[in-house]
Amino acid sequence: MIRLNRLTDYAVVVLSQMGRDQDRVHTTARLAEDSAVPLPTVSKLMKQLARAGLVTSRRGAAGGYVLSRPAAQISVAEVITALEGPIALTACVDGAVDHCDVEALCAMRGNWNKVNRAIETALASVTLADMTVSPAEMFALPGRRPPGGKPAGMLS
Amino acid sequence: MIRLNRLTDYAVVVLSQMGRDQDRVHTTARLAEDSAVPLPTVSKLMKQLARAGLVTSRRGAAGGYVLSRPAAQISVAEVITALEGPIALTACVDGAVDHCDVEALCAMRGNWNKVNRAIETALASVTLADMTVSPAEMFALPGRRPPGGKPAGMLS
DNA sequence: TTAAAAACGGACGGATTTGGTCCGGTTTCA
DNA sequence: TGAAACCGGACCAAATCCGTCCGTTTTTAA
Repeated sequence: MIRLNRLTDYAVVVLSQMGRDQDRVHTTARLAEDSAVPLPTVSKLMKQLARAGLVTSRRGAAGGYVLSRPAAQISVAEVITALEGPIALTACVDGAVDHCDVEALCAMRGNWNKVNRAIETALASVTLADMTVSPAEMFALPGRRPPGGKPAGMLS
Repeated sequence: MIRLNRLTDYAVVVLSQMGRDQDRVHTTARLAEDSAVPLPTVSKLMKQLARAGLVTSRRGAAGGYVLSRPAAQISVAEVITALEGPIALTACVDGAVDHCDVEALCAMRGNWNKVNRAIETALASVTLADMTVSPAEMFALPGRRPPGGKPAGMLS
């Protein structure tokens, strides 16, 4: 099972939620409540997404976050990249984020890159709008999560 | 960065290595030495791959492992599946391995499945033979890893 | 002008996962 | 019969994850 960060999972959920009300300013408090993701976590999430330019922050009272672009123009690939760095199936972990300093020893890498590009293409073709579902479908009990339920999303 | 298990990384390296000598019986000791992956780890790896049927074990003296099929007929997708379970970009973590028991709340899942299938297709089209490189390309110093070097493979 | 609302940034720490080790057992060959 | 090799599972240290908790800054509205 190729794991996605849980944070990334949340991000897709929360962003999709924002996409249902494209132009409104959403506070983290509201987003947290609606998605059942803990507030400080949503906050941390949004900060990262803002830095990546996927959402725009508006500070001060009556502030919050707005999608920088329509949901239909934000791909899942972008969300993943924003939170986890470049999309790549890799186990390269020690330093060397974008460049392998023993690349000569690492001839397999070129082959992986081919695979990675294929995966990126697949992810780039799915937008947040594609992932959006109506609230009625999302939640059995509108406005109230089932007691003891886990945060919404793709979590089982 | 979508992480692959490091074990899976090793597996691709080791299996590719076996592919260069398709019919020989490879001992874990030899594979470990050639790949610079610690022996007990190679051992653990091979056990899992054997269970999945990708390699066949031969016990007893002069035993070892053999590829069950030619390298050109083993896809990277199969290796991943053998070690990490079904290929899926997912954060579903709590129990519920193959079936989400709150699937009704989890409407997004269907959309993810579409993505997952695309990724699986990409991975299924790359075989171990595609990943194989000649030993000369793999190692600058044949038979000897650079001192302090990390295990070979795609590790940086 | 002041108070409240909201984002910002970063440090911290507990729980989980990972991956590496070890060891006694079993099978096969010479 | 002994050595070589796989088998299987318990175990533990290290790394990672993710959620929390500060104090700070910015903006709006009373």
